Amino acid sequence: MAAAATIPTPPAADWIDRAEAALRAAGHRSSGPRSAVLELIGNQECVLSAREIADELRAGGREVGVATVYRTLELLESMRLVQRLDVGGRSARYEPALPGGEHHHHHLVCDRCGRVTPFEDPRLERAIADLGRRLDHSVGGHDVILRGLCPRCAASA
Amino acid sequence: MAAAATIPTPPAADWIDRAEAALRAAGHRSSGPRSAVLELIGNQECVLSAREIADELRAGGREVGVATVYRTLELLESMRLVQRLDVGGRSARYEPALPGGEHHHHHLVCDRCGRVTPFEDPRLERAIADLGRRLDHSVGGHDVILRGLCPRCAASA
DNA sequence: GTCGATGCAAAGAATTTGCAGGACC
DNA sequence: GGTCCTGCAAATTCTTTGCATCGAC
Repeated sequence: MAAAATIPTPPAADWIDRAEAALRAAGHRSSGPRSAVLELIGNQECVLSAREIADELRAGGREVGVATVYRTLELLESMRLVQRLDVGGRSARYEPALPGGEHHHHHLVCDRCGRVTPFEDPRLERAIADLGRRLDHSVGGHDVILRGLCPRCAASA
Repeated sequence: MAAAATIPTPPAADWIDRAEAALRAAGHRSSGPRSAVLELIGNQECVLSAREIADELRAGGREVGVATVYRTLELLESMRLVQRLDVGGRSARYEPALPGGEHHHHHLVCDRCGRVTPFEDPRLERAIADLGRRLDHSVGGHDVILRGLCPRCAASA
């Protein structure tokens, strides 16, 4: 069943190409460090913090300054190419996003191990869309975070 | 109409009493600074950050060290007497919560002015409850954040 | 050649922690 | 009187910013 299923599928594999194209179209230049960040973000499945991105790049031999990581994330977020997510830790997390809302999803956060798992549910989306129409507040986007125990932690609890 | 309405009602006025009682029952002591924090949290309508709490207390002539504010919030959160909320700013916000889930609600965040407005919607709650049952992940709580423009900012945009 | 992008290091902001003294029970 | 609580200040962590340099177009 598709409804309410957790999503094993990684983000669109062409996110990287689309992001690079969007950046170029907006007049931004291409560069080694920026491409490295884009590739890392596009190829990973779960949300990453700026620190994790910098660490993974260094581990992969493509060290990029933290300032550049932050500036790249800020740029990508302003172009809605990444979605920022605050799940409660000390740092913000980012994940690839597509402007049209494709692959839109939400997150399950494990209170025990911190693992973040994406899921999607059409009914929830419908409820939120309807709700938005009834509120005296224009709604442009939304985040839903469910907290609990992931299967692994629930088993060992 | 009650559904999907923003909530003008302040949190239960007896939250303060309940919180003080819960703390005492758990073996914690009462003190001036702690009571000042409890009173401020219980009497305000919107979510507050640790910094805002410290500032308001100082303005009210009841200065409390920031460390104490943080320690009190940590304690209250661990006892589920306050709910922590990350709306995207640099700091976490807190609001009174009742263990039984009474006055449970969610938030609208204005992308322009940052104003946070609570709302509640039974249908959304139902969709989330059903969803929780279908997921391979135990769900203990949830946050929903809708982003957009508040009426005031929408009017002046 | 121009102007955007990068890296380093310093600045800032939020939160945590060590410690000595004071208050509650 | 013991133990919890508090405040201060130092330490940490996350993020932003100034500035000189480098590189893409």
